[in-house]
Amino acid sequence: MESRIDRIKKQLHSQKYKLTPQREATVRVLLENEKDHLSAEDVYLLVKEKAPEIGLATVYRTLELLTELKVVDKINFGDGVSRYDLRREGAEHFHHHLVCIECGAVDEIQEDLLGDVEQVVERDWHFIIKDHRLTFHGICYRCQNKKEETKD
Amino acid sequence: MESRIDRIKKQLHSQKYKLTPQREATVRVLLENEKDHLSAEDVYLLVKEKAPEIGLATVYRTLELLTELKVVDKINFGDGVSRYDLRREGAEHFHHHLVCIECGAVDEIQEDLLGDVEQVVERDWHFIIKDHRLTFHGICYRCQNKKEETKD
DNA sequence: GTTTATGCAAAACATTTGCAGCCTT
DNA sequence: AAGGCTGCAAATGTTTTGCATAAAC
Repeated sequence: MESRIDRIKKQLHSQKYKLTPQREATVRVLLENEKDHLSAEDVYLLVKEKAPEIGLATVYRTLELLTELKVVDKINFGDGVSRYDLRREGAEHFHHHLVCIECGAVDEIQEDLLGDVEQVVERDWHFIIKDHRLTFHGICYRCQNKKEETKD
Repeated sequence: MESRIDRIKKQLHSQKYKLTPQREATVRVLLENEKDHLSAEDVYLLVKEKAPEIGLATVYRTLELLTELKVVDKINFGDGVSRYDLRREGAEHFHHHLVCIECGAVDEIQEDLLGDVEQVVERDWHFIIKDHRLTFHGICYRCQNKKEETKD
């Protein structure tokens, strides 16, 4: 049975890139932390646990490569760092994010909420959409509950 | 009659901030380039034409202040710089952007496209939305026409 | 006069690049 | 031997900070 790593390996090979041990370690970290939104530094520190000799520049180069191959998406929530988010396999569109302004948590919405909106934009603005970024900033349900508790 | 600057001045005063000449020059540059998406450096160079003695740090501090007051929105299109975009007065929500991947042009959509989507998110994800960021990446109508011309 | 804001230079970060050495073929 | 890939260190580019001075209240 073919694993996710195998498929990424094939994707690399099809573009004449190799899945080196460093690249594999980096991809594994991303797979193991699929729910998180790691910065390059975060990835570096986690990869170092498996492959202590790796350099930060290699992690940057790998993340750039994976972005190019659309294995990951590079996102930016407005703090000074880029974050790297694994794309769902076969996902037509990049998923959306809910960023909590109280606690900083980032949740994901996998559903495609923009189907109708994109039709309107393509028709009314004559813009051919290739990708999108949608992030909501607000208060997550956990922080709403925290407030309920302290209210009385 | 009250001008836009006057209203921003009042907003500053209400939070115990002053509208210094440097801040005023910065705000004027933003007003005069409302359609653009200027980086801090861009703003700095334009402000220098009016107030040559201003320092880059002051521009950064002013832009930070205006972001805090929600006079401008700090946005990031994925190149390494933050851009500052004047909020429409009285606009309930931040407007949306169309970024062309061919020529880099950034167009704005003032219409609120997300009304329905936000209702769904608030209901189904129990998330209280305070703000949003929506950017489409694709090909603008100008670049589509350029291609038409070269086609034959 | 005390606070607030400024300009400058230095510092802090995130990211990129140059390059010599290392694998893999 | 040639190519791609790596690690390190240096360079780059953006944004922030410290501090002494200047302006505003």
